[in-house]
Amino acid sequence: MNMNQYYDLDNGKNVMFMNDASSTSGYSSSTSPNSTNRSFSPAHSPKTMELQTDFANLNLPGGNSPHQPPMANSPYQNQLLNNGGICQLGATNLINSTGVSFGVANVTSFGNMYMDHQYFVPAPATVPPSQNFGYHQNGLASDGDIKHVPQLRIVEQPVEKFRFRYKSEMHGTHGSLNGANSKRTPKTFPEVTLCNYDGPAVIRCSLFQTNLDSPHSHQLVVRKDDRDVCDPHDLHVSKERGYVAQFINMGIIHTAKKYIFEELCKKKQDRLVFQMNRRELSHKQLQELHQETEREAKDMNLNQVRLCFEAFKIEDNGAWVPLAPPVYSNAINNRKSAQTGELRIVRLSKPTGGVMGNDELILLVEKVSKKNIKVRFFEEDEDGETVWEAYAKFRESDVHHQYAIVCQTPPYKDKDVDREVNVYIELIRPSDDERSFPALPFRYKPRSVIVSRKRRRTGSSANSSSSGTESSNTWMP
Amino acid sequence: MNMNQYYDLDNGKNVMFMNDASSTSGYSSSTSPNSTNRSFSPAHSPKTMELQTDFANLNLPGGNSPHQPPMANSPYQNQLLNNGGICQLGATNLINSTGVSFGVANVTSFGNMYMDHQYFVPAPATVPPSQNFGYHQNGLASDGDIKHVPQLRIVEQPVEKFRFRYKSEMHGTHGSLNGANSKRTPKTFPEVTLCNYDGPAVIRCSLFQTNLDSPHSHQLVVRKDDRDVCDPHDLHVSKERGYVAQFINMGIIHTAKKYIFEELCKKKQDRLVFQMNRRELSHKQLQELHQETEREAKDMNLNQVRLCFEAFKIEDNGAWVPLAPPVYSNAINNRKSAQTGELRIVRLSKPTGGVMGNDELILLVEKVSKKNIKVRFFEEDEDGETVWEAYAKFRESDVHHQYAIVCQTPPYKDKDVDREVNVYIELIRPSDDERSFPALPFRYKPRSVIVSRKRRRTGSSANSSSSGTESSNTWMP
DNA sequence: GGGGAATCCCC
DNA sequence: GGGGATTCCCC
Repeated sequence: MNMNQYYDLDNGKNVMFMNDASSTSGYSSSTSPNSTNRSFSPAHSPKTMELQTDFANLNLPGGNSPHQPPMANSPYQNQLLNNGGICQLGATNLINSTGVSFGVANVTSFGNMYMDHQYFVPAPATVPPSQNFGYHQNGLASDGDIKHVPQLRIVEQPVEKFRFRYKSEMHGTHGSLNGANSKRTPKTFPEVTLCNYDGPAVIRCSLFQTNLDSPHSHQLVVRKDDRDVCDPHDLHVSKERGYVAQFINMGIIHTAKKYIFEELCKKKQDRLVFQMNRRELSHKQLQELHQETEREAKDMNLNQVRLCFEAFKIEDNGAWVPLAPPVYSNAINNRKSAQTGELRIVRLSKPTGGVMGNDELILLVEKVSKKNIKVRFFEEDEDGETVWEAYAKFRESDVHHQYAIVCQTPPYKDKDVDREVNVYIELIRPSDDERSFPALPFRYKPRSVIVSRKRRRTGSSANSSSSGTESSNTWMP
Repeated sequence: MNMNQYYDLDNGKNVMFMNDASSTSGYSSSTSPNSTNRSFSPAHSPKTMELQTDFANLNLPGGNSPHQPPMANSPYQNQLLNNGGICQLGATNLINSTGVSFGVANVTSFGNMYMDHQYFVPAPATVPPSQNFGYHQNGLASDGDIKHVPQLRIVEQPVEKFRFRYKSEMHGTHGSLNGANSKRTPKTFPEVTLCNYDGPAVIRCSLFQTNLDSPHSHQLVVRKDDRDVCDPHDLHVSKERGYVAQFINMGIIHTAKKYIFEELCKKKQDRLVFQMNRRELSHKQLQELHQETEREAKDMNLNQVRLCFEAFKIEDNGAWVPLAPPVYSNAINNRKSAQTGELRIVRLSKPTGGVMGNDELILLVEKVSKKNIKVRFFEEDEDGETVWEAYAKFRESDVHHQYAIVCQTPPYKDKDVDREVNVYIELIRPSDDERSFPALPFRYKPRSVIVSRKRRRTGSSANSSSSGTESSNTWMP
């Protein structure tokens, strides 16, 4: 029996509570003694045991948390409701909403407009309620009949790439999940707005798989009071507070393989219990859940997640009722993985090669997978149109420990050019068609026989001092 | 209470025994219920628990093993005595010993002689006892007085580099610890001979630290009957069997960091108990042992070990009495570590550079540590004498993820040479002065101004078609 | 924020 | 036998 506390952001003070439940998984925050999660608990290494204590301390017993549905086994009873607190900007009034419809083409550009102009307005202003939140549905032609249906819109997507951290890495600070348009200043964060609704509501953010409408085993955490609180994260919105929910200071914890099934099962079960608003699942339901979890866990993409946003109203009896269909963010890719990380050419062994190609070229690159990488040469005209492309030649064994590629340059399309040709080199990862950026410049040099012929004809010297190199001499057709 | 069995190589059959002791560490083979080791046991992850079961099954209860001293807590009561078994060549009769002293200068050459001529002799021959084992002491001048003292000699050193494997890697087969002179055929193995003794004896091999005469926390294992048996390993030798002990099929298990202290403590304690031939250690002794272990564990080199060979005779009362001072093998280095692994240049971005130096050169290399690596250029004369050396210039940040080095070539000593100069490039690891092998050839090219001067003077064309390159032209002093 | 060491997995 | 993925640690 331990005394624990949590910081109640609604009331702005610490709340003490008793806790005698043992945590079962590294991330579990369920404390119900009859939790069905218990049966999945694996043994833990000493280090893991230590760490999970951190999470266990976050547990809140049912009944202590305000505004929660009365479910003893609710997965969310232990979760902090954040509204206007220090760590998370719970509800920023949408000053930008002047009552006129923006009629913007898509969420992203709306997000940009919003941020560009109004993002740092400090305090909630008092906007006439009647003017607020008359949003159109994305300017689609068919939106007439759903014009006044409550709807969630993403106004700021999360960044596309982010390093997922293991639990063991969650000591220090490592930077949080910013918005796609975040800069040093202003920083942005994933952000949604609830449209066409004017009562109090809760906006929830949780981590989902990208291939299924199902939770992801990884954890979306928020650092709060020296603790990492797991998803889902709820923010209160209302007429007074505004209907924008900005999710600040989140991180993504990479669930270790041995816990994937367990964590996924727990999350799926929690959602099911919540949706059905009942205490326990039937044996049959549990069995199906297990089977489904097994299938999903087997080929879940561990290096890609997305955010799921949901909106609920809380009935007088405490029940949470969905207000709008969930919306999903763009994919967030694990920056650390060779399968999803940033592609980058750090250096070329030389900036030029002959038009005949087959020059050996070494590229120093950031981590790549030898089975999933190509080296593309391409030429653009003045308008940026691609007028030529070709791929360098190399085998898997020419990829040196993921960090260097030894390749042969492809021949240029025209072996008889009489001047240097400026082209570019980029990496391509076929699996997701990712490119390195920026493309690096490379110059094709004409054959020396062509250069001297031109010289004889025109009487001019080559316009490049370095034309007609040794190697060019050897590329006689 | 489980039934277990081990294969008794002395009797050539499986022996059943009861086992109700739980194993404490990943490698522990001690089963005594009052073992003091118990207090160090850490919790284990599920995976670890599984694996240690493998080891636990090897436990032999005291009293079941023949030829062992009567110590309930003996660390070696659970160890297989190997003589003439399938996996380990327990005792090869030393046919080569004709009774005359070889008087060889060192153990290694003796080892070579032995192997070259006699290694594959199939069956033990019956050599007149009186003629056997009259070895000299390494041919030292001062060896007269110890000529007939029993002595261990290493006749085949272990290989210098070997990949240490984690316990989790011990499924498949990964090649065993061969002798320094091992080839595809003939393979050799670490091997010692006991000289100046003609009774039955046991030769023991165990893993030691290189900086101290103390055991290493890593495990020297022998695969036997689908199990990895930990060190020490004992082989029986005698007049009939010969006095050569060849340790076949050994591997080195890299103890995970969290078990270093525990494993080291156990090994040290086992040795102490064995040496003192008593059941338990006093409280004071245990305390000292702990402190000493703590000190040793703190800065033990985890990437370097050596073999310790010892010889014992077994008294009629079962006591083991040392016959000769222990001898230690050369260091065995972990091939997988950047600190001790093989240095190798896989490729150069170009084979030539100008005499003025400062040409950018990329080396693709096997794993190096950026804080512990140098690139040495050197020139040898016809006799192989080094006539010039210099180091390439680069910063730590020029080492690309341990696998490539971007450096500037050093200037050649003579900026006015009028012909190409052939030199070599090698990597050097300062910490252990290790070199890459073989050194790669590199050619310095004369400045073009020198070449044309020579041409004018001598009327001859440069003897290299590629002298006077573009870049050479730019190295004007 | 990132590089690399330690550990584990698999071709 | 070896490369690389996974997990962890630390500058």
